[in-house]
Amino acid sequence: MKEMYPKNGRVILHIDCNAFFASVEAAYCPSLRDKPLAVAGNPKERRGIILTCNYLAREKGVYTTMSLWEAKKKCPDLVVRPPNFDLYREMSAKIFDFLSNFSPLLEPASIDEGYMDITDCYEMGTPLEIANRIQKGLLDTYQIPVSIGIAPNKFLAKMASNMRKPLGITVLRKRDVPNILWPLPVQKMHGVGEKTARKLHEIGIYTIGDLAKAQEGLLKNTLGINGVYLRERANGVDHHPVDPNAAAEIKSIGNSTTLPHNVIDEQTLVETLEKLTRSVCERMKQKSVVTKNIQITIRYSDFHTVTRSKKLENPAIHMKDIFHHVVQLFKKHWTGDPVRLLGVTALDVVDRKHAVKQLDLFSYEEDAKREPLFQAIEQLVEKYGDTVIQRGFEWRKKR
DNA sequence: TCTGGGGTCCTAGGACCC
DNA sequence: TCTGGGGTCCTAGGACCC
Repeated sequence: MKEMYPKNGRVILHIDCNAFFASVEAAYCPSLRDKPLAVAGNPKERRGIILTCNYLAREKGVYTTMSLWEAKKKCPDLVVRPPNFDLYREMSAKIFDFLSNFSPLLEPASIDEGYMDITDCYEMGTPLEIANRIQKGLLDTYQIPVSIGIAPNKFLAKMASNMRKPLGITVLRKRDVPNILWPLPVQKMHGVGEKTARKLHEIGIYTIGDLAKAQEGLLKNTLGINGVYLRERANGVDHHPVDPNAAAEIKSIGNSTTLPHNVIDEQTLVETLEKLTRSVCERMKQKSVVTKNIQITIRYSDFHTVTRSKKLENPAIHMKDIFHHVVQLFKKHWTGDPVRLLGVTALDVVDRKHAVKQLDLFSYEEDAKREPLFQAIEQLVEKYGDTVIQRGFEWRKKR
């Protein structure tokens, strides 16, 4: 159906949960609500940094990434909870479920934030009314406070949600950009981190306004193509659509762990890799994906970190196949020096069905005829493992 | 008394092929 | 006594984000 009138722009919301992990803890344990609260790992296992903290703790000077002992010094009555990621993922799913009632154009950006395109939701009210309803609904139903940005694109919506926390709603129009964004230091911009900020400072760019007005060639020389994109955004321009499928297409699944002590014993390291691999495989099964590229991460005691990866001939999902590659990579590349952290990541993951189709064995059959074959293959793969089955098909193909 | 764990995207160099 | 150029794949690392 054709639009009745021309669209003069989009309406994008960015919804950002405030102090998410701490909010979830307090939602399940109301007595925590009026206490300074932080979520942090166990310092004895060298995981003692603040993952997040509520606003009472922030008032005392506690912030994310601060070490726990430092946080306790600033705020002696700080209540500390260990992280419970399963609980956070569960709450996150409920929140996105709730949000999907407002618009199908919903893109989760991380566990605690997402974008929503409500351009065509005018029947539900003005953008401000919709934002208010979302904010109140999430607070009443799940005790999760959120900040919301309302803007004509994703970048401005993200900048807007950041302006009032907690429980803020901020409208940022394109015409507000010179007054509101341009005076801000350039590192406040989403996409400009420490390194980029330093490079920008070197060419005399200190504010978002400086960036917006900078010469394109200069930015290209300093930051490559990314510099050009950043300048566009500094001018309030961002054409990226809200893509509901973006998060559904996972690219990698990994687990890593900092060891309680630096380890030099090979057997201990291999056992750790086995645990990590098992966890990655379980998550792959849950998501029904296979991997075509295995990566390990080794962080040495001096914090020097290396990654080593290997493309696979055949997509893999089974523990024994993947672990084999993990151990090979580790034995080939470990220097023998004490290790602080190990990681295992499945890169280039694709849907299992898709991977089976890639074998391209039945390219002359119709889809409907192929389906039972795919199912049969799935069952065989389940029983015997990917490599064996695929070798079998290659052999058959040759005949 | 140091510095977590989960991701995405981009770049650059070497191998290899034509 | 000279030694191309383009394209693709693989690998490693850097930057950024929450």
